[in-house]
Amino acid sequence: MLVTDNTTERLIPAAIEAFWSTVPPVWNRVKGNVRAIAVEHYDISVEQFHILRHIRRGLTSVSELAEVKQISRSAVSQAVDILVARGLVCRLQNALDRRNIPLELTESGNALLDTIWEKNRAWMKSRMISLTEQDLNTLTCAMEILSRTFVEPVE
Amino acid sequence: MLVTDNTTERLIPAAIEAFWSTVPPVWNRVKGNVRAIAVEHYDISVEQFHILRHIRRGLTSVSELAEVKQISRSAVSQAVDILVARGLVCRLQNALDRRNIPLELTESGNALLDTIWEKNRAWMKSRMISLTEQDLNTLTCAMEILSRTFVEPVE
DNA sequence: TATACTAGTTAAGTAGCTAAACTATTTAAT
DNA sequence: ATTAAATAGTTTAGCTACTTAACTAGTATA
Repeated sequence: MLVTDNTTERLIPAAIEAFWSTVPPVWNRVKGNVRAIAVEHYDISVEQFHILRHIRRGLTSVSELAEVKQISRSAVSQAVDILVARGLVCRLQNALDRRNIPLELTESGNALLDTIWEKNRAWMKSRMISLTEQDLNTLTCAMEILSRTFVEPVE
Repeated sequence: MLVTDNTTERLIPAAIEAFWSTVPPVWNRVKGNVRAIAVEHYDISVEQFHILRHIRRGLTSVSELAEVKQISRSAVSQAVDILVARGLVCRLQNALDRRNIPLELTESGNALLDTIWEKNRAWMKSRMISLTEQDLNTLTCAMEILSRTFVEPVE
């Protein structure tokens, strides 16, 4: 016997349906805004922006970046090459495990990321300004549920 | 004076933060599952899967597909070429506006989409099975808020 | 009835992805 | 200790999907 009931059985398909009709277009819109800012004004791609973002968040190895982006290590390695060449990221050394090459944002990388962040947040905020307090709480709460359900490893 | 208050001012940045730390990795995971199913078993890319999905949802023109995916019309046109060549989609005619070329899934396109859908839903369901009734309602509700906020045009 | 606009395609070039083979280092097994 | 296996990252070659620009064809407008 499954650890569930008929109500849950009914609600899961509805939630999956809602997920699929919402997440891809919403994500495409937000990504479109970042692209407009990053590509047009700062000559950096959305993918490069994501790498910068994750490095600042503490994902400082090629493997971690590949894992979270669900792409190959070689793809990340190549993307990092470009960012290093542009002086936005630098490769460090890890004395405890010399196979590992920690990544770090340069001052200019940090500044660029700040600027893009700020503009994107202003855009998102302008769209969210009319949401109610309850809407915002629902959103924040739903994000926690999604992370817990799909990102964290199955125990 | 803005139509907002201090509480909302505080909640919006929190919701944006939650969005950015959640949506990209969650979407990469779900996309990774589709890729595993579609590419490995059916020799079709995630992008092609999306086009099939949208055509079935009723977005039957190149322009509509380009709009929702936020890519160029020529990119969609080329993707459709491949799907037509594989016998998954066919190009029709619109007598009322002969510039428009409505797209339609073939029987085989429908069947392929059904199969991928079913497998992805089973995977999503397996991850969502332990969510509470309230969690599921929060998710469904949040999806509606996101669509309303980011996809629908600003009035 | 010319003009401007819209829908879609084609072509050439680019970015970013993969798989496979590689170097270098660390961990585990015997 | 020594060998084998695993891990971290890179390089290379090739492919897919994207872009812009130029194009055809059809519709709306002045």
